Amino acid sequence: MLEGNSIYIEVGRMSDESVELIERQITDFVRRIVTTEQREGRMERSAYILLRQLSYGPAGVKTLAEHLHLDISTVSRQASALVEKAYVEKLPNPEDKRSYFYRITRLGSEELEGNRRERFERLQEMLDGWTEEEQEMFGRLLARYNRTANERLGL
Amino acid sequence: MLEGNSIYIEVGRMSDESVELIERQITDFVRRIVTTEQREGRMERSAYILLRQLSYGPAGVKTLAEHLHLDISTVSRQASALVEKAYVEKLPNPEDKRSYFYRITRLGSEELEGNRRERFERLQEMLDGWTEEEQEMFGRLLARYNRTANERLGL
DNA sequence: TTAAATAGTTGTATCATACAATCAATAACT
DNA sequence: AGTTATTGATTGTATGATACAACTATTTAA
Repeated sequence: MLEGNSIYIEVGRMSDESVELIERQITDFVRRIVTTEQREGRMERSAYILLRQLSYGPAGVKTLAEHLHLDISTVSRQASALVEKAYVEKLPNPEDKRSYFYRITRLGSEELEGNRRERFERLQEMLDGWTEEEQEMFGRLLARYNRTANERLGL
Repeated sequence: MLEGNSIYIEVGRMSDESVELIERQITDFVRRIVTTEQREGRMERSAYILLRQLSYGPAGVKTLAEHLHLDISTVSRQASALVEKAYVEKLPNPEDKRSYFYRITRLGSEELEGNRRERFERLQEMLDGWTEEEQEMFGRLLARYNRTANERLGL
C-alpha cells in the first residue's frame, strides 16, 4: 500500500485478539477481586499485604511505601490501623528520632498466617481442575507482567 | 504413614508452590492496576467498564448490575455520572414507568473508543516481548479464572 | 382493591488511595 | 556554630469505588 512516499505495512493489527481478550479479562478479574473481598468480611487486602511485608522484617513507612508502591501517607495510615489492632508494634528508631520501625507481633503473625491459609484455600478451589502446568504458567505470566510493570514504574 | 486406622497420604501439599506464587502475584497485580489507574488521570475504570457494557446495547440498572456483578445502587450512581458527561442518555421505558434504559451516545462511543485504544496500547507495551502463545495463554487462563469465579458466585 | 414485589434513587458508611501542609529531627552549607 | 535544606512521618482533605438500608413510584398478585 502506498501513500505519498511512505509505505504502509500492516504489522499485526494494533487490536490484536489476545490483547483484546486480556484487556477484557483484566478488568473483570480486578473487579471481581475487589468486590469479593469487600463483600466477604475478611481482613482487608491492604492490611494483609502490609502485614505480609512486615513479616519479612521490621521497617519504617518510607521503606514500606517503596516496596508496596504506595504513597507514604497511605502506608502510614494502614500501619496505624495495624497498631490499633495490635498486629504490629511501633518502635522508635534510636539512631534517628524522626523515624520508627513497625514490627509484626505474635498476634499479627498468627492473624497473617490464618489469613494466608484461608486465601490459599480459596485460591485452590478456584484452581480446581487446573493442571500443574497451567497453574505454573499462570503464576509465571502474572509474575512477568508484574515485573514489567515494576520496571516501567521505575523510570 | 499410619495414624489410628486411617492412612495419611500427602497428596500435594496444601500450600502448593504454584498457589503461593499465584496468590502473591495476584495481590501485586490488583494493586498495581488500581494505583496506576488512579495516578494517571484517565477515565475511571468503573466508567469505562460501564460504557463498554452499554456499547452492547441499552439497558437498565438492574440488568447492568447483574452483568457487572455490582450492586444496583453502585451502577445507578455510575450511570448518572455518565449521563452528566453526556456519554449516555437516560430514556424512560414506555412499557414500565418505573424503569429506564441507558443508551450510549455518539460522544460516549467516541470516548469509549479512544479509551479502549489507549488501554490496548499500554497493555501492548506491557506485553512487549511475549510470544503469541504466551499472550494467548495468559488471556485463556485469566478467562478461565473469571469463569470459575462467576460460577462460584452464581451459587 | 389492597398487599406484595420490583426498578430505581438517595443517604450513609467503609476502604483504598493520593496530594498537600505541617512537624520534628537530621544533614549540609557557609 | 547557626541558618537552611532535606528527610521521615503524620494528619487534613479529597476522590473513587463500592455496599447496604431506607425510600418512592409503579406494577403485579391475591
